[in-house]
Amino acid sequence: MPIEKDSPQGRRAPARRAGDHGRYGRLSRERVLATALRLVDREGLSALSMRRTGAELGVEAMALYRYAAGKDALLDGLVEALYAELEERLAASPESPGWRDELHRIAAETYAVALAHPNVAPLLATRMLAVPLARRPLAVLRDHERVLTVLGRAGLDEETTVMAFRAVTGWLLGYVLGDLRAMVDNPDEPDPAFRLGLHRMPARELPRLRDAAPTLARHGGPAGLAAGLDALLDGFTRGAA
Amino acid sequence: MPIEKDSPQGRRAPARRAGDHGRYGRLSRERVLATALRLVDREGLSALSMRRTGAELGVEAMALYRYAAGKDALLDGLVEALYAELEERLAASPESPGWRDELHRIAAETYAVALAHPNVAPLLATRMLAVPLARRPLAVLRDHERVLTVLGRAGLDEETTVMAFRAVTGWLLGYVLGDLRAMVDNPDEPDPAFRLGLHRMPARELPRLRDAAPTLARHGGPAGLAAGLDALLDGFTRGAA
DNA sequence: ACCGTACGTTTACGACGTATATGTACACTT
DNA sequence: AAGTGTACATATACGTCGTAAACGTACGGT
Repeated sequence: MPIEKDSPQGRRAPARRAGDHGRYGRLSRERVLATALRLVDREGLSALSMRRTGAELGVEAMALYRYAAGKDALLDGLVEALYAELEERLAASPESPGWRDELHRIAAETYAVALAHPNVAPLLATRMLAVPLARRPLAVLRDHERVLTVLGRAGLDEETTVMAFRAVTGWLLGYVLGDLRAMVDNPDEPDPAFRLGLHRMPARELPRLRDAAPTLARHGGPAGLAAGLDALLDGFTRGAA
Repeated sequence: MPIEKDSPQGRRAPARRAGDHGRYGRLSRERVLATALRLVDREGLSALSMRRTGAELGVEAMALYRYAAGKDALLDGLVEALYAELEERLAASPESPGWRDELHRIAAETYAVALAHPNVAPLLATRMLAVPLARRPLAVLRDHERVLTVLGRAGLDEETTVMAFRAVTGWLLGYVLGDLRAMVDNPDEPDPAFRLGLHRMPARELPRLRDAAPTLARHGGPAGLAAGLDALLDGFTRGAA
């Protein structure tokens, strides 16, 4: 905070005062969430604070409390924003006729959204799953509804459908989280062993891992996601059919 | 902090002073991690701070920095502790002869460890996966080595093995994170609809989810984990065999 | 008897989340 | 046109956090 603190003789040209609702227009939940999302995308989760988000908006931290009940709610809002983006994407391309293709479409778009906001993805594990089902943001519930509905087209009984639902969402989350961050230590090093930081690894005791590391360090990408998804779906539909 | 702050006339019976290495014996990395783990198990991740962990040990916060480079390192240490526990458990029961059974054993023990420390589990997503492969704690690398080795017994080629490795670990993580926390809103309410908080849900727009919610709110448990695992393994081995 | 070093404390700083109180401008009434 | 309620943002303050830097004390080796 500089010196011009709104001194009594004050009102230097653009010095905001109480009630002056910001020079950048009014706040809104959307503006707050979008700003927080940009901040996290740019500088990571640990850079997100009420104070910094407020500063980004040209506003004091306490002003945000009208649009998010607290920091936890702000984090939940980021999850919400991600699912809103997913819904947009899904609405942009046509629904596939086959249930299996449709699940692949959903998975691929989810992967794409997470890839676009890698710093936010961990919140899916820490925040979204920690909230009881019925309290999750509407966009999340609509996603669940969509997956359940598509799975219903496969003609499974209720019990198996729920199993498959859990399997698909669990797989999706696990894969996305694992695949998102490069497992690479130093991206600029040309020698693969050094690039992966393998010289730090007691390779003698971990021969299998040493051999697999280069392959492992490559992203599985959407292809790996789809392969696992197919494996899962095969497993559940064969048991039922 | 009470009044007795080591006043000059001081040395009331057990008043610790600089250099008095604590009344509870020396510190060690194991003691620090174990204390932090207990604290998190008892009061949750957000209760973990250097200061509180220190207090729990009868020591100032700064004393911990000799055993963990900072709070981040402390969190990583918790992951390490979890995998150490997993290794103990795996060593306690005999290895299965069949590769498939052995994978089930690993999965089940991993699930059990996570269940024993539900508050720590999110760290597997946020901390462990964020660290480049080669920098992960040794216990984690040994776990990866073990899974890769067991998968090798299935006779898959290198590419497929890595795929399957990713699938298994992803599935494990996703399932554990999703299944750990009850999806229940208010556990004491007898009416299922209220217990699940379904009255908060716009049920009209989410009919499929409303029907599935009771089943969904029940834990899948180890059985669900195993079912998905088998489905995955079937998918990968059939493609190769 | 001396000293280096391992171990823990003290002090301090800036950032954080948020409870509480306060101020201002605009939409309404009348 | 004057008055008023309320929506919106600020101001101030408190306790907690992570951690850098400097300091003290005890102990093993000489």
